[in-house]
Amino acid sequence: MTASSNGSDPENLRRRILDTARHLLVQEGYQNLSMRRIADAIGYSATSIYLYFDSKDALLHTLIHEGMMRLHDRLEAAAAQHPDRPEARLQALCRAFVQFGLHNPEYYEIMFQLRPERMERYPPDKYRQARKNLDAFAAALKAGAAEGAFVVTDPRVAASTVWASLHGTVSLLLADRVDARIAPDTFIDTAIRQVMQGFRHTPAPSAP
Amino acid sequence: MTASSNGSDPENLRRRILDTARHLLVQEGYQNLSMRRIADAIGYSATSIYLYFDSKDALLHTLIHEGMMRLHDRLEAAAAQHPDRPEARLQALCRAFVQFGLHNPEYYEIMFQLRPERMERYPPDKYRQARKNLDAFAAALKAGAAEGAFVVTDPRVAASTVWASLHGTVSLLLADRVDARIAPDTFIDTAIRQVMQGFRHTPAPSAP
Amino acid sequence: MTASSNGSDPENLRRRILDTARHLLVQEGYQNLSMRRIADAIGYSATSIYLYFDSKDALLHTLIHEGMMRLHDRLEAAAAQHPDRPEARLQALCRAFVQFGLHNPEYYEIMFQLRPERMERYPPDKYRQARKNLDAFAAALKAGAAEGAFVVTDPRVAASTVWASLHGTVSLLLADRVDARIAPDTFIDTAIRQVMQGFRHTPAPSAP
Amino acid sequence: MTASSNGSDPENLRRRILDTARHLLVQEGYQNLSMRRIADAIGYSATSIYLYFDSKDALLHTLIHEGMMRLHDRLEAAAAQHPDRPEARLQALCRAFVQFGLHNPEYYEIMFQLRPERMERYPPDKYRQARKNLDAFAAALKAGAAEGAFVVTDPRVAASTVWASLHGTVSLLLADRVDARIAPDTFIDTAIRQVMQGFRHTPAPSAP
DNA sequence: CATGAATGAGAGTTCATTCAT
DNA sequence: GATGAATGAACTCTCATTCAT
Repeated sequence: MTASSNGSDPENLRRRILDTARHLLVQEGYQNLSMRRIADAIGYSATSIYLYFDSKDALLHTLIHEGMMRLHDRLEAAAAQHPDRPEARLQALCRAFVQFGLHNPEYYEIMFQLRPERMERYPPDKYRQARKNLDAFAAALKAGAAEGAFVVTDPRVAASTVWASLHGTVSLLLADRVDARIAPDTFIDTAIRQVMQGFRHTPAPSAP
Repeated sequence: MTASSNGSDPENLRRRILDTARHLLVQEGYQNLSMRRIADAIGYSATSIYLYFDSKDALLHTLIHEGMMRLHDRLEAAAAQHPDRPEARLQALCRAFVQFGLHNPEYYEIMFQLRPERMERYPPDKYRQARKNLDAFAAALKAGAAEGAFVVTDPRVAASTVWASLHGTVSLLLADRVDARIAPDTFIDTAIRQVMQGFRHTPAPSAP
Repeated sequence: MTASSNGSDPENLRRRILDTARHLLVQEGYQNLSMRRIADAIGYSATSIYLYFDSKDALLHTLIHEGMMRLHDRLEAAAAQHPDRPEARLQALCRAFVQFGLHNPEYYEIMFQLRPERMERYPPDKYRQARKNLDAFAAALKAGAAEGAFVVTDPRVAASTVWASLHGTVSLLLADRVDARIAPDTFIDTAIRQVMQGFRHTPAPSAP
Repeated sequence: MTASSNGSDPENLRRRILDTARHLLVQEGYQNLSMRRIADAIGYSATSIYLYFDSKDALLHTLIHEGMMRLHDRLEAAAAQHPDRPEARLQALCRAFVQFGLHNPEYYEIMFQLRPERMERYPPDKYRQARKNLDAFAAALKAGAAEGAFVVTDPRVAASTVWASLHGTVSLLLADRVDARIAPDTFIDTAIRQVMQGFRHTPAPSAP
C-alpha cells in the first residue's frame, strides 16, 4: 500500500489547494475567493489549509510567485528562439506574454490585477525578481536599437510601454471587453503588429 | 428660502451618494466600498441609499454610466480640437483618454477594472452606449487612413488595439506598477508616441 | 399599542445586552464570554449587538464604566454616613467596597481582574475617573491622621494598601478560595478589623 | 555520550514543556497560552505534548502543583529563619509570599488567579495540599498570640485574612494596577507593615 | 423622505484534540 | 517517542439587504 493510495500524500494537498485556488480565481473571481470555498472545493476543512499556508496572503503570494516563475520560463523560451534577431525576438516575447495571459487567466489575474493594497504585502525580494521579467523585453529592444532596427531612447522605458500595451490587450480579452465582432486572433495580431511598428523607423511625415 | 437651502432637496442626496461613493472608491478601494460606509460618510442611514438605488449594483452601474458619459465628453472635446487633422486628432484622443483615467481613478476603476461577473449584470443598453466611446478613435483612424497618414486595415480593430494600449498604460499607472525610476510623464509620452507610430507607414523591412 | 408591547423598545435591547453580558460573565467566566453567546442568550443574532456596541471591547468598557460609577455611588453613600468620624467612615468604606464586590461579582471581575492587555485599551479618561474611587479612602485616612486616630505617613499609599487588602479579600471569596470551614462573614469582619487596626497607634512592642 | 547529551532523554522534554509553558505564561498571558504555541516554542509538534500530559488542564494542574510546592519551600525557609520569634517569623513569611509572587508571576497567575471553573477541575488531593501553605502563617500567629505579641482569636481565620491582604498586594502589582506614582517597594513595605500592625495590641480607643 | 431594528451569510483565523503511523 | 494530517467548534467582525414605521 503506497502513500498515494488514499490520495493524501503530503505535498499533494498543498498542490491541490494551490490549483483549486487558481481555478476558483478564474471561475468566481478574486473577490469571491475565500479559504472556506477552497476548502469546500477540495473536500477538506478550512482549517486544513492553514497546515500548508500561514494565511490567505501567504497562499496568494505563493500563487503570484509561481505565476512569475512560469511567465519567466515562457519568456526565456521565447527569447531563446531568436537569439540573433532582436526584432523576431521581441515579437516572440510579445506573443509569449499574451499567450501566457490568455492561457493562465488565474495567474494573470493575481499577478497583474491585484489591487495595490494586497500587493504591498508581497515580499519585496520576490517582487524584485518579478520585475526581471521586463528585462527580456528591454534587452531585445536594446539589441534591436543597436543594429538600427528600432528607434529606442531608453530601453527600460520602452520595455515598460510595450508591457503596458500587452497588458491592456490581455486585460481586455480576459475581461471580455473586446467587441464581440472582432476575432480574438485578429485582435491579438493587430495589437502585436502595432507594438512592433511602434519602434520602427519612419520616413519623415509626408509634408503636404 | 428654497428647498435646496437646507441641503435636502430630492436630487441632492442622490448626488451626494454618488459623489461619496466615488470618493470612497478612490480613497479606500473598490473592495472596501460598502453601503454602510457610504451612508456613514454622508451622515445618512444605510437604508436611505435604497431609496435612490435598488441595490449596490444599481449604484455602481449608475456610476459607470456617468463615467462613460464624462469620458465621452472629454473625447468629443479632444476630437473637436482638430477636426481636419486626423493624426493630431488621434493623438489628442489618446492624451484625453489617459488624462481622464489618471484624473478620475474612481470612475476608471469601476468602468474598466470591474470583474466580468459584475459587468455581466450591467444593463445591455448602457453597455452598447459605452462602446460608442471607441467610435471616436475609429473615426480618426479611418480619416487618417483615407488621407494616407495611417496604414489601417480595419478601423474598428485598430481602435480597439489603441484602446488596449492606453488602457494598459493607465492601469499600470493607477496600480502603481510602473518602475518607480520612470517619471510618469515620460512613461505616458512614450506610450502615446508608440501608439501613434504604430499606424504610420514604414519602409519595407530590408530583405536579406 | 405601545412601543414596549413587543419587548423591543430602543434602549431596552442595549440594556439587555449589558445585563446578559454581566450574567454570563459570572456564570461562564470571562474567558467564555463571546458575542455569540450573549446574542444567543437574548435570542438575537450576533450582528444585532453591533448595532449598540462598536466592538466587544466597547461593550466591556461600558460595563467597566458602569461598575466604576456604581462603586463610586456606594462609596460616596458610605462616606456620607459618617462625615465627622474618620474612623467610622473608613470602616464604612471598607465594608461598602467588600459588599459591592460580593454583590456584583460580574462588575468586580471585569473592573479589577481584567488582564492588563485588555485594560490598556480602556479609555484613559475613564480610567482616571476610576482612580478617584481611591480618593475616598485617602481622605478618610488623612482626616483620621489629622485628629490623631491613625498613624499615616502618606494617605495615598495607605489608601492603596487598604485597597489591596480589600481586593484580596473580595478576590478570594469570589474565587471560592477561602477555607470552607470559615464563615464568609467571619472572614470579612476579621479582614476589615485587621485593616482598621493596621493604622492605629500601638504602644511600643512590649520589651521582654 | 549520555542520553541527555542530545537533549532528548525522557524526562527532559516534559521538563521543557513545563518551563516553556511558564515562560509563555508570563510573556503572553494566560489567554494566549496555547498548546500549539508551547510546541512551537520548544520545536516539537503539538502532538508530542500529549505524550506527557493528558490535556491542557493536566499540564496546568502540574504547573499549579509545582508552584504550590515551590511556594511551600520558600515559606518553610522563611519560617526557619526565626523559629523562636513569632513576630519576626510572620513578617518573614509575608515578605517571602510577596517576593514569591513577584518573582514567579507565571506560577502566581495560574495558582491564584485562575477562574474558579478551571479550579474545580483541579484534583482535590493536590488542592488539599495547597491549603497547607496557610498553616505556616497560622502557626506563627498562634505562637505570637501565645506569647502575647498578637491578639488573635482564631489563627486559621487570621491566617486567611493575612493571606488575603498579601494576595491583594501581589495581584495589584502584577496587574500593574497600583498608582504609578507609588514606588513598588514603598507599596510592599507599607502593606506588610499594615498587616503586622493588624494583630498588635492597641490601647482601648479613648472613650469620649 | 428617512430611519432604526434586525438578520443570515460569510469573512479569516485559532483552538484543543484525535488518530494512524 | 514522536509526528503529520486533519478537524469541528469557536472566535470577532462586516456585508448587503429587508421591513415596519
